[in-house]
Amino acid sequence: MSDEQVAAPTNRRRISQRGIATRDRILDAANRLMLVRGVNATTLDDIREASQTSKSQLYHHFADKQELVRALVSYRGALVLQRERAGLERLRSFSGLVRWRNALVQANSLNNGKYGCGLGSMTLELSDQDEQARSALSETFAAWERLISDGLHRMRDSGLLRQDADPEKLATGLMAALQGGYLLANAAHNVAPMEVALDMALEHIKSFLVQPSEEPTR
Amino acid sequence: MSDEQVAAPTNRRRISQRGIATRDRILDAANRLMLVRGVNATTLDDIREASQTSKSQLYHHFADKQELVRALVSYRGALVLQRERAGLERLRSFSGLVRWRNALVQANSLNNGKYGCGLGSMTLELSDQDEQARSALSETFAAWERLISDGLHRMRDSGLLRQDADPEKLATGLMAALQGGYLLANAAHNVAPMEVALDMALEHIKSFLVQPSEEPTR
DNA sequence: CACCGGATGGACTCCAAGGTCCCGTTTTCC
DNA sequence: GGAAAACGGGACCTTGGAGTCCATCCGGTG
Repeated sequence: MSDEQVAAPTNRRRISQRGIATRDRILDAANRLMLVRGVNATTLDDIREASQTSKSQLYHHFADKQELVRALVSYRGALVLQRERAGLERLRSFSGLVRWRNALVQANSLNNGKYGCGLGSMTLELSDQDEQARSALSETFAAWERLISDGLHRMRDSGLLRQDADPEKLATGLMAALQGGYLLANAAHNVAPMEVALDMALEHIKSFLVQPSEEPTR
Repeated sequence: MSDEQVAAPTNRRRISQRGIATRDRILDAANRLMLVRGVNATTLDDIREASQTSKSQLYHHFADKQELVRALVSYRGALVLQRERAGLERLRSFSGLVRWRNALVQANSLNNGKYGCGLGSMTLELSDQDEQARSALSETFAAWERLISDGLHRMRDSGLLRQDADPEKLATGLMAALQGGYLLANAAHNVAPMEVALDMALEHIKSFLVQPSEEPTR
């Protein structure tokens, strides 16, 4: 969860550069394939072929498929948080949120809403099947929401947001709108619902902005 | 999609009462099992056992697993729409929306947010794997949103909602909040995020209510 | 009441996919 | 530079689960 490296190897024995590269190729292939086909519908042979490795490599680096999936959960979590950190850690204004929204929408519109969020798509498939994966995903969502709520806290501290705004709840609402938007966009193969959902959440946050016309006494 | 009966049999030959009962038992078992384990992780043997039928029954009523899944999509769609129609077709006030929200939250809190929405959980698993299932799910979501937007239209026509409220967009936003809320609640095994998400959407709708203090000239 | 087609049970086949193993190659460390 | 261990290829094993088949049962109809 909290590793700096994107792909954290199970460090129980020495590992060479080549080994790390192979492990990353496997994870990368699993990442791509499982995003479009789903976890259960992707076979190890698919991954072996796409990653240009062999069966023994898979089992050299991962005990079994479940462990590979768990590693993928960390891998994706790290990727998403890294990307989101870049977009959110300097968030200080409402227009920053709008830019963030636009980037997500644009990325998802490239494939007409298909595939959805890498984390959300795993969640429904894994959460009732692998408790460990579920809790890791849950923590990743929490960390993601924290990136948002931290930004909102900064906005509140600087007087942009009213004092009665609750950054945590706003962040949860925004995340739910994002994930629900991904899901509806995926079902419709069209980004429009995702835009509507995000705009609703942003509008809601906007309603907590201190109006320039208000508080003129300060 | 638009059948009145919950379980619409493939009417290519005559079918007895007993046959219908068996088909329903199969669909009902598939419904329950696939909700908790997911579609791909549920085997036909699981369904056979849970429905107290035999292999020949499954293949007597459904050509293969894919067709069973597609039938399940219709089955669930009909169930959800039937349930939602009961709760939404007389929607005329904001407090009606709150009651609707409370019913959903309470139902989901019974299992601590697990399993999520029957439609949403299938969507991410099937939409990139079975185009026919995807479009059926998409239509079901659209019909569900229409139940909401129809209610909002009634509220707008009766002067409760401002004229600049867009019932379709509000309904989409509410649905996204609901689905995203289900997803986060499922990940967290806790209904709280779902409540926050729904409250955000309701708050947003509330902001379009005609204020009693406003429009006093009418 | 005899017949026929749908309904049913359950053994069986077959294959895809997870997992094992062996042996050769490369890297690392002393 | 040599031993030990990581890395790698791919044939092979095993099993779970989808799908088939056939004998039997039942129930409606002439």
